Amino acid sequence: METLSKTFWIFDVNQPMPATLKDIAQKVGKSVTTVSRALHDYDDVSPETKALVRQAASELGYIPNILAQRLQKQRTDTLGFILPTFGPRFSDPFFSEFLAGIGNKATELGYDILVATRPPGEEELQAYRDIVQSYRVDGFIIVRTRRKDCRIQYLLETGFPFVAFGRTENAGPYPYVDEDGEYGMRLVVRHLARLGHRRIAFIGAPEDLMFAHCRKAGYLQGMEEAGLPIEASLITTGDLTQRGGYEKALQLLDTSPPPTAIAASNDLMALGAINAAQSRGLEVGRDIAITGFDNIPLAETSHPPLTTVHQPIYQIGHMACEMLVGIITGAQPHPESILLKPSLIVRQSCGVRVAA
Amino acid sequence: METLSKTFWIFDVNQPMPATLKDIAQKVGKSVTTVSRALHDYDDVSPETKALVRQAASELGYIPNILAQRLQKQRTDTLGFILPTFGPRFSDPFFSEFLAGIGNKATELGYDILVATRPPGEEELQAYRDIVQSYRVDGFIIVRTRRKDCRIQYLLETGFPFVAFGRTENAGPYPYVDEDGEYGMRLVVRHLARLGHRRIAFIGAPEDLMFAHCRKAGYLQGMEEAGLPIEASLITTGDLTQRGGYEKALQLLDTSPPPTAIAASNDLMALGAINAAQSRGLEVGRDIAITGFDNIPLAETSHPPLTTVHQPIYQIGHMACEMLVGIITGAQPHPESILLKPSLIVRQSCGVRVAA
DNA sequence: TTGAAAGCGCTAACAA
DNA sequence: TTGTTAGCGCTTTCAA
Repeated sequence: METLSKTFWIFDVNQPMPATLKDIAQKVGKSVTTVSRALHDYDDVSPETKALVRQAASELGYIPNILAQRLQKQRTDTLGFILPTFGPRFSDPFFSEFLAGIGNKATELGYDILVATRPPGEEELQAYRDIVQSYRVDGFIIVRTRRKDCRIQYLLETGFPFVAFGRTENAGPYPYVDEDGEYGMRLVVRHLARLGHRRIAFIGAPEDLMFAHCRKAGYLQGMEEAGLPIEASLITTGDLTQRGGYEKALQLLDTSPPPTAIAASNDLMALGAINAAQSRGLEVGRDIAITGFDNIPLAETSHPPLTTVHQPIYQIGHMACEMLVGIITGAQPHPESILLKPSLIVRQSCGVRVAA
Repeated sequence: METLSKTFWIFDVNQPMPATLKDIAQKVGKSVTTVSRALHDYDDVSPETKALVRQAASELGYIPNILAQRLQKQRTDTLGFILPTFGPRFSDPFFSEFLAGIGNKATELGYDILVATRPPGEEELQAYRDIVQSYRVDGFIIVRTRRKDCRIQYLLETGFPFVAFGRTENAGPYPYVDEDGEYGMRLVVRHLARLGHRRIAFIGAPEDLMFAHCRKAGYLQGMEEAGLPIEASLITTGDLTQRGGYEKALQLLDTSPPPTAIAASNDLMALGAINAAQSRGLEVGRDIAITGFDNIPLAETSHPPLTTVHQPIYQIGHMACEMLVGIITGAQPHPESILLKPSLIVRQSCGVRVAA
């Protein structure tokens, strides 16, 4: 611990008030109203007055007081984003990119992003309620939708604007952006089947998560399409972390006969599975095929590089943000929901054709 | 693309106004002032009135209008956090955890977090200026400090409250939380040297980043302490990504004789270096030692698990947030800056004693 | 083309 | 113990 003298830095918590409309009005000898309209470039202000006002405004370094504007307009120009987290030691490569996506678009459109983190559940829902009721944001972006999603239900009931990244099962239609995970996983299985794999294992995720459910459905469908039998012992559920993937993969490798391929529900688990296989002395891509889902940056540089399904997180954030702002402003009150078709990224971890 | 009928969901963008103080006042036949004071539990309101008011408030489902409170108080109850990002495809495992740290503490203290992302540079600084001048936050949390940090300089000049995660070189004292990276990297080098390594390579990071500078200084010091020669060919600079670590490690492995150990400036690069070594057929922990820095969750489950230096990101976020709120509220206008002593986490990637 | 006045919802100094 | 008045800074009728 280092100690600094207590008198070095001084924060003027009560800083000198900046110029207000009133100040400008005084300076140019006009009314506050006129100044306001001049600054907003209303038609009914004479060019001379406008010039005068603008001049004075810039001289005084005028910046509108957002707080006052917001009160007047009863808008916050802020979008809410509550991150579902599980415990403090959480780290999700997905979120930073998504946040950048919504954040950059929001900035472009003149919105701020209010971020909070909550463990899924009652506490989380309460946060939504609090924020809605105290008028702190104009709308929400929802992520990690659940099959029964109380957040969506609540917002729908309340009539509060939101856009979700992901679909759900228990609610009426609502605006969302999503990627077709079922389709994506079918692509994976089809690819593996074509390479000659017959014992394709699956590491899923908790199925209350909508995307996990979809991906699993895709696995089952893919197996059926390929005419492969579905074996309960080859289907497991992980917790989306690398560690979880590692553990589940070890389990799978212990079945006999072991699978020749493992399709994981996300990249992190796939990375864990790769480690597990390697720790058993297997060469991934030759002795066993392993695939992921998401195409996180790590997937590209893993050893071997991971075959996976691409999910354009950043762009999805962009779209969701744009849709939400459209709803809020009324410019696009009923945007069409978007379902993206994913594409397979083939790298080395799935190997090539397997000996028959 | 999926199309939904345009008439399903209805967002009441203009929702019915909720109860205000005025409504309560009317209902109980008191003045707005009295109601306000009753709700704030002032001493000078009779118990009967208080009870009456509270009753009415809950019946009406009263929720104070934050916007009005903020205007009146000229406080936003919001903390700003601008994440320096480099390009859209960015993913920082550090960031989500840090955000959870500040976010949870902020919630506890009744603050919101305003998040934005900007590429370091002029645009970023402008974002700070805008936010400060339009009174959108009460203070900032700064991360990824630079040796010459214009953000800190600006905020210091302006007298605007902030707390930084990290030190800097070009400014007077200011409140920060930091980890002693120099010390941490010395621990790493010392450990490697004790294991018998003499050719210890270093993958640094751009040295305008303060933490990168410190860690490199630690490397140099550590080498000196161990009586090892410093060779320019063994010192490289990566970009903090896994890919960067991968590429730099390949370079290092091409020197002759190659290093027997690689100390990376962060875990992501170390992970990349591990992959690089593996792609050359080396067994990490036996044929070569590789170490990281940060102890991100991935470090624990990599293959082999990564020897690294622990950095308690979540707690640092907590502390920074707490300090900042102390400054803003004036409860703790001059908190002591905190410099944490890191500890080495020895796992398998550094191996054990090397043959002499 | 301009200004006076009202109001967004809340808090606080002052008076009664 | 309570109410009156003023004001935070801005936008927006409405009238001149």
